[in-house]
Order: sequence, then C-alpha cells, then structure tokens
Amino acid sequence: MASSTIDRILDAAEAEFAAHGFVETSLRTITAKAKVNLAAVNYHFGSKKGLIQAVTDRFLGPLTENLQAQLNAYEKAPEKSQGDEQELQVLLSILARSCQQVAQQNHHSLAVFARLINTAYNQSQGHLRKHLTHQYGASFMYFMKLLRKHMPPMNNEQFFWRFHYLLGILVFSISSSEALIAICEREYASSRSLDQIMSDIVPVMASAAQAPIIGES
Amino acid sequence: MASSTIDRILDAAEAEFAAHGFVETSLRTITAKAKVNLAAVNYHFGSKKGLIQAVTDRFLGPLTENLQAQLNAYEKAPEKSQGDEQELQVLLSILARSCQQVAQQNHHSLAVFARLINTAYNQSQGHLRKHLTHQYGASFMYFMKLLRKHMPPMNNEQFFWRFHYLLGILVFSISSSEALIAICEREYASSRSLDQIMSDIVPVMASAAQAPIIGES
DNA sequence: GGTAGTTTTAAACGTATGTTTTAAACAAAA
DNA sequence: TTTTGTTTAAAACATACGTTTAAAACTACC
Repeated sequence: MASSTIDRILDAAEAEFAAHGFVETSLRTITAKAKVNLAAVNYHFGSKKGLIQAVTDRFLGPLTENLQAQLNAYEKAPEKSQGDEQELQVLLSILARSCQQVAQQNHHSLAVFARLINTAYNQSQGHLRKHLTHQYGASFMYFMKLLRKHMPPMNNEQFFWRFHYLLGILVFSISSSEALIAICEREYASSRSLDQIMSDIVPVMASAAQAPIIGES
Repeated sequence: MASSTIDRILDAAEAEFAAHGFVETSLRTITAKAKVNLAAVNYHFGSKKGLIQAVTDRFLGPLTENLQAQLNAYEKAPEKSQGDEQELQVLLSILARSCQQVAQQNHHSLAVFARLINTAYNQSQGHLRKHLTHQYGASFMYFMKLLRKHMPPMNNEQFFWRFHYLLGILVFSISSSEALIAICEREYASSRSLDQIMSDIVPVMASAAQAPIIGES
C-alpha cells in the first residue's frame, strides 16, 4: 500500500529528527532506516522542509484536538475556588497530559515537538514559527486565556513574555531530556522517565507563572 | 598582525553563529564576513569544531571569572537574613549581570552562549557538554551551591533537575530573544531589550526555584 | 640583506547533501 | 489483455561543505 511508505518515512524521520535534529539528519539516513527509496521523500513530501512540516503536523493536529477536548471538560466541571496556584497546576497538568497522551498513543517523540518549537523560535526569519502560529495558534490562545485568569494581573505584553518564560522550562526540559536523563543515571544512579519530568515541571511552571510583576512595561 | 585575523574570524563567527546556529553557518560565510581567506579557519583553529570551542571559550572564560568575583563579594558582604526569596533574586541577578557585563564589555553575543548550551544539551553524544562541564563546571558548581541554600530542602537529584528547569528559562529566553523581541514590537508596538529580559526573568526564576518539592525521588 | 619561520592566498580535493530524471514495476479500470 | 495512472527504483545531477595542498607573501632575527 502507498501509505505504508509514507508512514514508514514519517516514523523514521521523527525518530532521527528527535535524536539528531533537523539539519543534522539526512534524507539518506531516513530513507535507509525506513527501507524506502531515497526519491520517495521528494515524491511524497516535495522536499525535506515538507517532510519536517508533515512530521510536526502529524503531532500538532491531534495535540490541539486533545488539548481542546480536555480544556472543554475542565471548563464544564465546576471545581471552582481551589486557589490560583492549584488551578494553574491543573491547567498545566492538562497541557502536560495532552502532550504525553498524544505522544504515547501515536508513538510520537515529544523531543521532536520540543525541538521544533526551539527551532521555530531560533529562526530570525521565522517561517516555521509563522506556520505554527497560523495553523495552531488559536488552540493555544484559548489555553493561554484560561491560564492568565489565575496569574497576577498584568498587561498583554507582560503576559506574552511571562508565558514564553514558562515555555522555556517546557521546551528546554523536553528537548534536553535525553541528555539530562543520561547524566542523572550516571551521576545519581537513578533512572528517570520523561513522564516524571513532565509531572515535575508542572509545579515549577505554576510557581514561575505566579511570580510577581515588578517593572512596568 | 596575526591576532587581527584570529579576532576577525572569532567576531564574524560569533555573529553568524548567533544568527543562524552552528550547523547552518558555513566557514565560507564566516571568512567572507571577516574578510579573511577560507583556509585561515583551519590554519588557526584546526577545524570548525575548534572554532566553535574557541568562540565559546572566549566568552565562558571571562564569564566564570566575573561570576566568581561577584560571588566572592556577595559572600563577604554581610547582608544576611533577607529571606530566601530576596536572596535568590540577588544570586540570580548576579548571574544575569555577569552575563550582561561580560557580553557588553567584550562585545559578545549572549545568544551564542545560550545556543551553545542548548546545543550541548541536545546532543545525544554530548562531547561539547562534557567539555563545558569539565572546563567550567567548577565555577558554576559554586554558584549552584549558594543558590541551593535558599531553595526548599531537597536531595541532590531533585536539585539537579530543578536547576535545569531554571536553566531552561534562561536559555530559551536568550536564544529566542531575537524572535520574541520582533514579535513583541509587531504585536504590542513595544520595544524590548535583552537587558530588560535578563532583569525580567530573575524573579521568575526565583519563583520557580522555590516551588515546593512534591514527589519523592 | 639573506634566511628561517609564520601567515596568507588561491586552487583543488573529496565527500555529503537535497533534488531531479528516466525507466521500470505495479495497480486498477476498460 | 490492454491501458492508464500511480508508485518505486537506480542513477545521475548540481551544489555546498569542511578540509588540504602548495606556493606566495610577509615578518623577524642574525
């Protein structure tokens, strides 16, 4: 079947991208791992850039859906007046759980996702970032709106920055998780999973979200 | 003079590395910008990897010196019992100020530094990371020791993770600063400098540092 | 001023990359 | 079975890269 080739390419690409980044992995490595002809990538995805986009879209689509569903359930449930700290943790847990669930049930690599965000924000030009915000921005806007309700009062710009500081924790932790886990095992003889990291960062992000605003914009 | 060539290469490399990352910038771009022959890089630095290391060593050397000096002054000054929150902010401000000072007086790009850390932690192999920890680890260990005094009680492993969560805020903010500043100007018609970002993240990092420990290792 | 050591230069080398091409293999419909 | 459209295959293409080479230019010292 034709889709078998496409899927094998996507799976191999995702794994290699996660392990070595986008630029450092060649189409030849991917097609070799996928046991597919080299030209198949350009045939099915047009270009390497198209493949990268396909890999990330395959993850971000289900993620935004899952996130939206969980946020709807959250808003319906009348578990009010828990305090902002608790509420923030609930919301951030939802985000973390969404990432994990989607990654797990579709066998996706969270590291690819994190590196994509990283790459998107590191590009000065920002074509990838614009694609992401244009395609999936709305879903995350909704999440941000809910999050903001339980953060200290601040203007839009201040919230923009604060949110990206939180994002830094998430993105760095996930994209560095492989190295950090390796260090942890060598240094403390303790094994740690990505799931644990995702749980760990929730209270840390919640705390960071609640840090007082000092300067005026 | 010979050092002129070396310095011009280092300056050009730093600027290009900061703008486009390590892999995406070619030696030809660097040597063209430095107005230097292509072979000069391999002659003076041995390889591209050697150049990257030279660029980062040129920053990290002065940084650790500066940091050490400021930390010594901090420890001598008897400004005790300010509360952990305050003390954390003082320490993190010292780190931020060290980065800014060294970057400014030597005209270095902080973005290069941040991207280097990012790259170091994204490599599964981690040669760069091992070089960094071996070369400059001791200085930062000292900083971490001071920081830990004002954080919730936790074991070594928990502190290891928490510290890297904080690092995520710093690294992501700086390495994405160009994109974030551009978005901010377009979206909120407000100009923001990297100096302001460095000040902004101090209380956020302090808050994150103080987040309660929930799970047992 | 000549000589030894160092630096710069221009050119080439070898290789790895993304992409394109052309034909063959295949699938499904007539 | 023939035909038509789609997918796969092998090969070549063009280019960009890091690196090396060998000679020229330069510098400093005797």
